[in-house]
Amino acid sequence: MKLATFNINGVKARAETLGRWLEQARPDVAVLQEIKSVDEAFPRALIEDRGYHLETHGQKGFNGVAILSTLPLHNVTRGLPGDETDEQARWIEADIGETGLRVCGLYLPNGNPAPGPKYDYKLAWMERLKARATALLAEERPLAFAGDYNVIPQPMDAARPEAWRQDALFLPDSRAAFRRLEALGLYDALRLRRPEPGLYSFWDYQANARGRNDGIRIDHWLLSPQAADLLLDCWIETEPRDWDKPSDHTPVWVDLAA
DNA sequence: ATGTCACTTCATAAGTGA
Repeated sequence: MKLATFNINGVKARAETLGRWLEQARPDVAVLQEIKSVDEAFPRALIEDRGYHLETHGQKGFNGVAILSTLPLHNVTRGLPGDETDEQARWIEADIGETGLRVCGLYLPNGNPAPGPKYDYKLAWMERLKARATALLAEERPLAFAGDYNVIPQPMDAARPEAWRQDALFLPDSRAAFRRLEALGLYDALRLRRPEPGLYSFWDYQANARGRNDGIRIDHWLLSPQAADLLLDCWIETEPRDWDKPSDHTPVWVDLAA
């Protein structure tokens, strides 16, 4: 079963790209971030006409996540627990058919500028993510936490790490919080299969970053031990970043024996 | 420092967020 995470940077602006990608790549499951749409305005037919079940969690203008699957989606949860006052749409969970796998789709706060209230929100959100992961891990089942983490885990995950030293995506506190997720027993799926440097999932629209391969790896799959045992492969699909009207991110895939 | 893109608004240019 092949699953992808894709920050599409606007589901309405990306309709043609997304339709093409679904037809060519045919993921069994995909989590989307930055849909930038309320649920009522989501182009559902774009997904459903291609044979997918769809659950969305959007808001007006920015943020917003979704999950689509060829198998039915059960027990859907919207919003990251831990703060009832948080109105930002960044989290959705669902069980995938009868596979036993639960997928959590996330769009972690960017956090810039740092320091400041946006960075405080990022770190608090990561603490809530850790709490949610801890609760789910107690179930000792296959879990996949996938999405745009807005964290560069290691210097090798950036073409120019020195350019990110002061950025919320690479500050020590951000990386430490990511490391604490791994310390719970979660596995960075890409690094289980691809140890080499130079693997990126995001290239800025500006300054020809894609052409210069000035990228960073910020879209990740974190797997519970039970899911890591099912991992066949993990890779980054770079081609969609070079299509017309691309997102600034590109899909990251896992293949699970589920 | 700049660049680029999507989306929003007491809209048609300027802001926010990334």
